[in-house]
Amino acid sequence: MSDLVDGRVRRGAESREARRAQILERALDVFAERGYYRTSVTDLVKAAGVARGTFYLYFDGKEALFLELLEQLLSKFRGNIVGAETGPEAPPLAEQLANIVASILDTLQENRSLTRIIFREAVAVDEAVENRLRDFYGELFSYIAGTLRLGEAVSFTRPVDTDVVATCILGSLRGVVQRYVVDRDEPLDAAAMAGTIVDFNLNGIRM
Amino acid sequence: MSDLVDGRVRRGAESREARRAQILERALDVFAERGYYRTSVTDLVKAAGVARGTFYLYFDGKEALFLELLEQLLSKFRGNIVGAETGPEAPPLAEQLANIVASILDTLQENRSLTRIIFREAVAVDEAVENRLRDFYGELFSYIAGTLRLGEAVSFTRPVDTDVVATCILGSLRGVVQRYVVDRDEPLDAAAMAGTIVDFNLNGIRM
Amino acid sequence: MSDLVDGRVRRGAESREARRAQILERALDVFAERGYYRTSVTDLVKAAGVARGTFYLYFDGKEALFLELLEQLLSKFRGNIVGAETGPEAPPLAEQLANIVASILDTLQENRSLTRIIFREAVAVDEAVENRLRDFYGELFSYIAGTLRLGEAVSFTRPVDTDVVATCILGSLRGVVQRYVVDRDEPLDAAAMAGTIVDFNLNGIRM
Amino acid sequence: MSDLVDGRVRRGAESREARRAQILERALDVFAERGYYRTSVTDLVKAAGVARGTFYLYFDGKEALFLELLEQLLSKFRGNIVGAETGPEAPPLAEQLANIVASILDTLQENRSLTRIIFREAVAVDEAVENRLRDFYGELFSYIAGTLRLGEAVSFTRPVDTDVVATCILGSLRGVVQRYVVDRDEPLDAAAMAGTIVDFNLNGIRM
DNA sequence: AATGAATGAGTGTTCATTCAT
DNA sequence: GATGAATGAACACTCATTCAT
Repeated sequence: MSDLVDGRVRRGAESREARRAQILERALDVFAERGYYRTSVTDLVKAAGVARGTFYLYFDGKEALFLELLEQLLSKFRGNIVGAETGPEAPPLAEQLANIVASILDTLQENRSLTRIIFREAVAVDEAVENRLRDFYGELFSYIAGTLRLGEAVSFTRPVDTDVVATCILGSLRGVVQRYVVDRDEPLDAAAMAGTIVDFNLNGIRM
Repeated sequence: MSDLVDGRVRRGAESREARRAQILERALDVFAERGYYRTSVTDLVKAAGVARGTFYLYFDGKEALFLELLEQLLSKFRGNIVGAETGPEAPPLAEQLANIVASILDTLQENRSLTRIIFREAVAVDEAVENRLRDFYGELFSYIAGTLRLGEAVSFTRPVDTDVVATCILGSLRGVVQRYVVDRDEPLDAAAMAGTIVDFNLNGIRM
Repeated sequence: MSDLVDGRVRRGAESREARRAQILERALDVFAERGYYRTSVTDLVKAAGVARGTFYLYFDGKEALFLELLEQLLSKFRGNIVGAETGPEAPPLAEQLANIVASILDTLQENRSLTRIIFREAVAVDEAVENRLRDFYGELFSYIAGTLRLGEAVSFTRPVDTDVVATCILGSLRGVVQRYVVDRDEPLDAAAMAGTIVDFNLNGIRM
Repeated sequence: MSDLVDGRVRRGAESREARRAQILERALDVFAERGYYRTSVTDLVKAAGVARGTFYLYFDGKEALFLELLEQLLSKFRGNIVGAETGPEAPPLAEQLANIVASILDTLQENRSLTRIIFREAVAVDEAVENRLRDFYGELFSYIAGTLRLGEAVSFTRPVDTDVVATCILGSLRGVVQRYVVDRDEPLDAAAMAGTIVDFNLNGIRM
């Protein structure tokens, strides 16, 4: 606290964007550790090492900052979701799918705090957050359901109740993230795990 | 003052447990509708029709009541989880599994408020709640993983990474509950849906 | 409150009103001394000797309490405004008017704090307060203007620009209140002053 | 960044006084529109087009600036207050008075913003402002009372309670300004209104 | 001289909990 | 046991002022 006066000098050199990023980054850890509701603006400004007023210079408030954190992870997520190639010389579909899933898992474990926040806290925050997440999972669901219908059309998958099965697939992914990214701290072998997940989803467990 | 005595007599006739149950039941709906953090003790006592002080006569506080509600659903859950029969004259395993899943889905949709609370709010409440839920899902996970190992032993299922696959199966169940019980209000055809879920988990989607 | 049968509730309601009145009364002095904007809720609760929360048990907030204080004085004011009698055996009009004015001056000096608040602070508080006061002065203006027209009809007063003259009369009253009630602390001889005021308004200063 | 240098050079050419005047002038409109307490320093610097720090280079703060604005109007006021001539060839006194009043009304409607500030906000600002205004009205009062005594000496006016009557006259003027300058936006016919006011104050309303 | 990011004491308000009745 | 008025620490947020650049 005694270096608060020094702070101005040191901080003067940083850009506005850097400061925003700094507050966001510290907030990320606090939210991940304490949860949205138990995190006060006081916690946030203490963690960021800025005055209360400074916080409001950069964000409209606690909720606005949280929403920004949410959007940040969602867009990182989205970057990983790419369609599989279907050309004649494309790699085997199972391999492609495993790569996509592995890449998603890697993104998430690289952003463990954000992932934790979204899996653990986001649902309960408020309607805005809840709607934003519901929309996101809706997109994901549509992507999976569409892929299922495509697979059926090209006779790669068998006919299934698309809605329920897409829900199961999405759920199995969420389950893996919950267990290996959110609930644990150890790094995961994304490639191996992705292989198992895709294999399970394609072939089930029947001998 | 004489009215007071009457009041006391009337209430004295009610059992302490009945009063507790009444407060719990009303709290259930309020939590399901407004969420844990947005529900105030005022909401709770209004819904229960008791005075603020009375509330604290029966519960240590908002969180303690919530924990009790949580335990209540978890034990209802547990009642549905029964092992499959493996005797020579037992019905086909797929059919048995479908029945178990259908029964779980039915219990959950009969307790939609409780289910919503647990799926939407519980994670964010506090560490006690979080640990309690983690333990519960841990039990569920162990049950599924154990069943998988058993299936493999009797050559019903093929050898898989038990941990990851159990996580996927649990995830697919949670996904279905989230989509069809928590996020929607319509009643679901538990039997049909259970069939699809079991079929998916056993056979995957590959043609 | 249908549970008035409960003695405690009834008594509680009585003390409730007393408590409200206590907070209002203390607030009156604080507002009169410090002004609306320089008075904080902290000042108010300290003066009333209650906890911050208690304040909000009785009032929606600082502004709501202020509006109530305002209404209180306005209705005391209104009680003093009575029409003059015009019957054949009625006392001389000048005497009647002097009595009305004297009575208004007495009411105001008996409620000096309230009067000070309204004359010194109310205009600047906010739009709600400003509108409320404007309406009140509007009523007063209409009363005076109507009386002027009546006086003209019965040939008691000479024809004048009713609007401007009513404005002057109202202004001369406000001026007197400002000088002798708001700006000073000494008690005033309401009867003598009222006589002078009415004489001035009726006859002007011309020899 | 190079524009900054230009800006500084350009501004360097402006005189310190011009800059002060510019800030004052813009502040005038903002205060008139939003009121003293609801006007923030942010509003002031935005309206003036200067940086926050610059504002404090020219004024000790919000209140100091407001006091200066107040002085500005008061001295404009004072310019209009001239004694009536009493020489043998002087125009009729009523005519002279009407001219003075008309001139005051014109000054005020030409400075509506300032007038509004003083009538609507100034009283509530703080003790310094309140005292300043009280002094001003005191001067005005003394001028009127002195004139009354003079009129009495030359047998133009009849003997009255100088204090109370001067208060009434001042009040009737304030009332007119409040109604026709502060509360309304339309231009007023100062000459006609001044005639009515003077006529009322000289002759009252009695037939 | 001019800037504007930073400050933190201050605001009005909420709410889980207590306790005298 | 039952009550609900009272509590006060905590909350999110504001804004006049400062000061390193």
